[in-house]
Amino acid sequence: METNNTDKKIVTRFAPSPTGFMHIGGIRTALFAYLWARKNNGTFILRIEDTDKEREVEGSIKHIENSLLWLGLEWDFGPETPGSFGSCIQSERLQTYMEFAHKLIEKGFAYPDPYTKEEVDDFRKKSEEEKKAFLYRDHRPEKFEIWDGKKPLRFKVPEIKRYTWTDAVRGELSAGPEALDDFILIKSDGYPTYNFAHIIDDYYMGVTHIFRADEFISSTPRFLSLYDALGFTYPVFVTTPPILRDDRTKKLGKRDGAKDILEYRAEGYLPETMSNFLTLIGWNPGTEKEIFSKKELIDAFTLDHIQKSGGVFNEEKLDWMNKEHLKLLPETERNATMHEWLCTNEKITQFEKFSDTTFVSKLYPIIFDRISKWSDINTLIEAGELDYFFEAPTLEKGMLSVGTKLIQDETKNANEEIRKYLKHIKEIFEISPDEAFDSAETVKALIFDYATEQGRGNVLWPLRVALSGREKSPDPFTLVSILGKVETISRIKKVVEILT
RNA sequence: GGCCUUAUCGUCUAACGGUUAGGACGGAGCCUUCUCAAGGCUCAAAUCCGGGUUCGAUUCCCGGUAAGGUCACCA
Repeated sequence: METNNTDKKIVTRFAPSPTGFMHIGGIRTALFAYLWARKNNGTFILRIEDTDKEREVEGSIKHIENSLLWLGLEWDFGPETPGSFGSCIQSERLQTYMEFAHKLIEKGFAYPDPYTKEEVDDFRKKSEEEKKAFLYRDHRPEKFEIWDGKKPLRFKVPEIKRYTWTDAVRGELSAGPEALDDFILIKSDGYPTYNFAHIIDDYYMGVTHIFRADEFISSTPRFLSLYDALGFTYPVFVTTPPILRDDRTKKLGKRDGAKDILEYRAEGYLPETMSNFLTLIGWNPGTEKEIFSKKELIDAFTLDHIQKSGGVFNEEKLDWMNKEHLKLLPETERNATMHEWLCTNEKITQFEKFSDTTFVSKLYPIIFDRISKWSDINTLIEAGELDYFFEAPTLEKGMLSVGTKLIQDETKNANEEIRKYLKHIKEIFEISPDEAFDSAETVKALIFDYATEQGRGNVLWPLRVALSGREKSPDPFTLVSILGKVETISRIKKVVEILT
């Protein structure tokens, strides 16, 4: 195998803790890390940071995996696929952390915390009262005890100084010495803290680019001091901008309405839409292209076009984008999915005519034009927008007038006129061959001249209402072509009788 | 409160010292049309404020302001 020293293989990771579902913020960070790895033919690792056993939520790992897989973010190493570096689950790597903990103790960079939790809390309280920032290192013991593994192990910051580092997105960042403190490496339960474990793992796993949200900027000096103590070289930091709540007052979090990414699947958004949309919050291609396949995203993705400032997740634009992706789907796939969704709807499946799949398939184009995500099909059905295809609308005398324009029931004259138009149309239909009802175009050819002659609105509106019973519906030609000759004539006949 | 970060139409964003500040979503209007949907066209809409630097600042610097983040034996 040939390796080029100047081109180190790009390794990125996504490292969630298994404390519940994935929301869009987390997924977006994962997405960027994934795109960068794939763009560079690198490696993408899914690492589970389960060092807080109290917060752990049963089944989260599976849920996280399903979320990533739905979006097509497949990983090279993960919970079920360890690498040469070992497991990707932190609770299975305790040995490694312990090893490094002892190395730090040997070097004099770690010591057991002699205080109880209560004592530390008191220190903290006191600092707060004095309106001073609390720093544990102000209370650092003079002499370090031998660590028995039962007390928390703290990091002794090697050098108190201002740290300056470079972020691939934010450029040069820095923080003063007050950002540095003797943080805990190993908790009293024997598990490492995030601060410690992630650095060891990133080193071990050869992670070259750390993608993470901006909340970690302020703790970066701590990480850097730990890298220094361990003699590790720094990886590239890539800070992703926050996704904000609609009102922009807060970063979007689980408690602020951030949805489980899989809810978007349940609502019938396409995974391509989600990855496209999420990537475009906080990143831009530098061109005016907006609709991207996953592959196109991989090709186009660059670090220098990642946005610094936070953005709001706009569901209206998401809907628009989903529609655009829906349009890119092959018709057969589109229709198959539509049929699946129809089949799970309790109302529409009740109609006897629903069993006629040939008939139902005629509705696909109509439905497709009216939805932006699959669950809109249910909305359509619940609003009664499809009922009249399956059964004749209940039109009775007195019910015929909606607003002022439906079928006038107010004056005898108007009724008479409408009856005349409908009767004429009915007669045309009756003498027309079955083939003439096959398409909207051929239906149009049958009656359009007559409608134009009499005033299109005068003729077509009553016809459409006679067939649909609705103020709003597809055009009458389409309706006729879907309902067919027999049903059409029957519905017209019924209205003609009412008008008599 | 300390520290850190950010700031272009309502929203996502482009413009990396010189543009009538561009695109998209949403909105309004028009066209198509019997209505709706879809489609096409048009319009309205922004550089947080104040100082510098410069021939020239959205862009660089400083100061405000506002917003976000962070100060755990959480990640």
